[in-house]
Amino acid sequence: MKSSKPSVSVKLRKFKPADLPRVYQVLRSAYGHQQWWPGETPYEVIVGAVLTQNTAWLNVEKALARLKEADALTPEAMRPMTRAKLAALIRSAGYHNVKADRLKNFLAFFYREYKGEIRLMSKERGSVLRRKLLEVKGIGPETADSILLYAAGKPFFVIDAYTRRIFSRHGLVPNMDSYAAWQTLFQGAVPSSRAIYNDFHAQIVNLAKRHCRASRTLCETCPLYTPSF
DNA sequence: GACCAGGCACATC
DNA sequence: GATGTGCATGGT
Repeated sequence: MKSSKPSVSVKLRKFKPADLPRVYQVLRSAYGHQQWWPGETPYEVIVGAVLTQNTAWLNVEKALARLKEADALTPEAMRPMTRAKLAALIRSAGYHNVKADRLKNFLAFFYREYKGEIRLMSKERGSVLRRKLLEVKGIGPETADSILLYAAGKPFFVIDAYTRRIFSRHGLVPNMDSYAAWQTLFQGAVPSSRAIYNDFHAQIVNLAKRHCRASRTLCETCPLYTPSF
């Protein structure tokens, strides 16, 4: 039988939750600290978290660049903008009308609760901030956790499509399990640390982009495959 | 030209 | 509670 895909001669390693700290160490040794999230300010991180919903990061970067060019990448500048103007600037990230509304919804919340100041938002207890973020229309669990971890510095593990893809492939959890189930598993297995959750998630994204795109098979050199693991 | 990408809300059963 | 659908652009 003919196949265009390269054969994989190494064995796929199956992980248990207790392996996760070691998985992080292996990735960190292989690739170094990732210095994440790509964003110059916490507010840029928040905007990026909304714009990347079901969207390739490359297209998000274009939208962020346009916002920056327009000096609109601060809460003060973005808040008075019309929905139409904002949507036009973020067009390249896709779903621009939906995402313009979501950014507006976040801004309304951000000013109502925290006067538009990251410093005040970061003082909020993590569990309380998470509950409040999830009440904002357009902020779901992944976006909320990205904001919590990367903008507010709270130890919440971000479960994204890459995390599910890689670790379900490695037999950790069935891919269809809920977001909460995945997060409970990771947070139970990995010590609660803002710094570790930050870089572990970054390592997962890095790994996925190198090796685990749905349509690619480059797994021979992946550090999570035996015997390199 | 088809398929995919770091979700989410909403309708329906 | 589970499943399906709309939202939209740009790269491969």
